[in-house]
Amino acid sequence: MKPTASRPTSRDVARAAGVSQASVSLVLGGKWRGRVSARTAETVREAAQQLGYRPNLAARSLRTGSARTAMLVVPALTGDFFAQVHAGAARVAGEHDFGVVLYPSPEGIGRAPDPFDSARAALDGVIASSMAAEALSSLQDGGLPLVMLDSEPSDPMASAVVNPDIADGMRRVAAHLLDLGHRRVAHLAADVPSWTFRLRARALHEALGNFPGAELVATRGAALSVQDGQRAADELLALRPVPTAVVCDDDVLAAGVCKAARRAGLSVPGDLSVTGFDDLPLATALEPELTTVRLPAQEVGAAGMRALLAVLDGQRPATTTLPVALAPRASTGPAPH
Amino acid sequence: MKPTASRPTSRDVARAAGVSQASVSLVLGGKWRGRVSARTAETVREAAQQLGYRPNLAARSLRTGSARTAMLVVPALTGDFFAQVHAGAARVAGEHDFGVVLYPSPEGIGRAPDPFDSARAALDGVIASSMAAEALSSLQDGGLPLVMLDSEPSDPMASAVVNPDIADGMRRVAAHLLDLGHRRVAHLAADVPSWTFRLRARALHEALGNFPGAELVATRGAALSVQDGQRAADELLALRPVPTAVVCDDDVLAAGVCKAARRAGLSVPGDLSVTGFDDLPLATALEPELTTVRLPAQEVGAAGMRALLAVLDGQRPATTTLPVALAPRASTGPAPH
DNA sequence: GCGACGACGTTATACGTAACACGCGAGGAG
DNA sequence: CTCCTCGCGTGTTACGTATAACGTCGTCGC
Repeated sequence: MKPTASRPTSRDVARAAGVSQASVSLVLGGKWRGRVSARTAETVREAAQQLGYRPNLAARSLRTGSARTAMLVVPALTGDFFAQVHAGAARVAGEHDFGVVLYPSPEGIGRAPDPFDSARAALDGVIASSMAAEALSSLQDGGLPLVMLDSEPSDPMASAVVNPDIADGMRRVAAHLLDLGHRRVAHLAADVPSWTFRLRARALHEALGNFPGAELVATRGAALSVQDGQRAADELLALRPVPTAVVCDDDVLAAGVCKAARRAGLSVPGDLSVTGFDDLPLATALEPELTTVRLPAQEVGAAGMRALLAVLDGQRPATTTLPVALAPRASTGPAPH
Repeated sequence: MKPTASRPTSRDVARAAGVSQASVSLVLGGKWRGRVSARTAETVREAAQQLGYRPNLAARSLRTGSARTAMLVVPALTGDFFAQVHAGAARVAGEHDFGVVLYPSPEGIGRAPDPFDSARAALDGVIASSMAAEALSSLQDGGLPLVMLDSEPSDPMASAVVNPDIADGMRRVAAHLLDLGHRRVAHLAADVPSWTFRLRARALHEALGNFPGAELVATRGAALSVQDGQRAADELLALRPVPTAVVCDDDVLAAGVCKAARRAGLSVPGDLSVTGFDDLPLATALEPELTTVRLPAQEVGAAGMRALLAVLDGQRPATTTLPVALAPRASTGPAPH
């Protein structure tokens, strides 16, 4: 048999139900109030069910100009965070008869011919997380609504912005460490040109600067890998006097710091407190478990999808900020001395 | 202005180039040899470039019945593995003017109305990794080609199968431990009803059974999380005499074993050797770094996409098996005594 | 010098759906 | 009795593309 078994069309359903194709479209589209009798509508639905009819999305999309599909652009598939974001977006989308396709941004894939090209025409909008602006430039002329996640609120490209309250998260980290008596703190920053990391750095600087006696003794940048984090941490731990705490932009970097500390003969949290960010599964796999900041990943995705639906509806949604929480665990303790 | 800035159609290009729409379609479709002069073809291409023309995929798909898009169904977005699989698939797809959309399987998302429904009509085929068969059942009547990854080779649903050589990986793990003198080995299995995990168990049993003096002293199952792995490991480490090595179906489970060992006062690898599987980023974040099996994730995705293209081309590709490698690290050492 | 053929284009059509613009009774108002 | 309205459906069209079927020249073989 042929691989493509031809599927029933709305015309087939119409024939089976003894009505016209137009009526089938009205009934199945849910807009039959006052146009088709309840009895007929029921007959149509039964016939459709019987035949296992599914509308041809290409045809619908061609006719309406809308694909009822959003694209979620993420910087990488790795880690649990964007899985959660996608889950949230997919949930809200499902509630509105919308689909979501996932697109890892180009740098994640090897060489990919402009990934938007292949899908742009079939899309209603894009939800993109903080990432290199270059990957988004090809969207500008597409005229597609764009919702940005975890990004500069006043971004001119974005139709809407949804942010977890990054600054507040970093302030909580700082307060937690200050409470424990830490005064000499180092910062291990993610060496990624993204708004969210710039904000993390600024919030930490401010929080420590506003506290009399506290000092940010050093900052190092590192790529988002355990190995790079470890290398940068080696430098931080070589400082004299050694900092009593290292604040990291990400859990992965914190894992690197823990390794470096152990190699340097420092115990965590006895000699050195370490904090992460994002609360990846990694955070509880390490020993000691990482003190970190939990972002509402599901809610970010869901709010992003809601914002996109609002934009498509002609509204102009305000920037949304979602609360975050500190997850205090075993990698932080009282400052030595 | 309206959110939907209307895009140029092939008719617009035709008008701009002073030819008919049909010629535009021929030229841009690359089938103009002997039908259109080189001069005219060039004119058309220039006009298209000028207007920034992109074909409407919905219309093309409606006309041809093919969407040039494959769907990759993965059990979860978490972890680095499926990111690699996707990257490989996307690379091969790009080389053939094909697109790939990613679909996390339903259990990953909350409650999602059959995810295939929303996309089925716009797809040419599906690539699915080992997962609950239930999620795939709705594909059966769709008549779509289905390529399975890391799954039962004789699966009747599958048009083709691509597997990393799981059994060989597990045999290498066993050989590595036997080389180090281990004889009393425990197995921490993933409590997931998937072919790949059944195969891992069987390969381990056989490898140990074939070696005189070696013994598989216990098996426990656990869900794929650090916490569950740790709980199951507690039971394994309570055995007397205690095993000298624990083989895990996954790196995440191995992380749980490491935590349990430390709490039980056992040093890794001094008192206990631990092995993982899959070589997730987690494996090198832990201390000691995990001995594990590296799967050719990129190649699995690429081979899957090639198989799908072959099926669409009318061929019947054979089952593909890809080689794996042992990554010996610090979590394994000579057996005590 | 005539038929045929090849190179170059065009006209016309179909894909499956959504929705506009009608038709057609029946019943109520004037 | 006539006209309007309203409930219930149907005929028809358009979306943008790919391609089969069909001209229309100029050229070449005989």
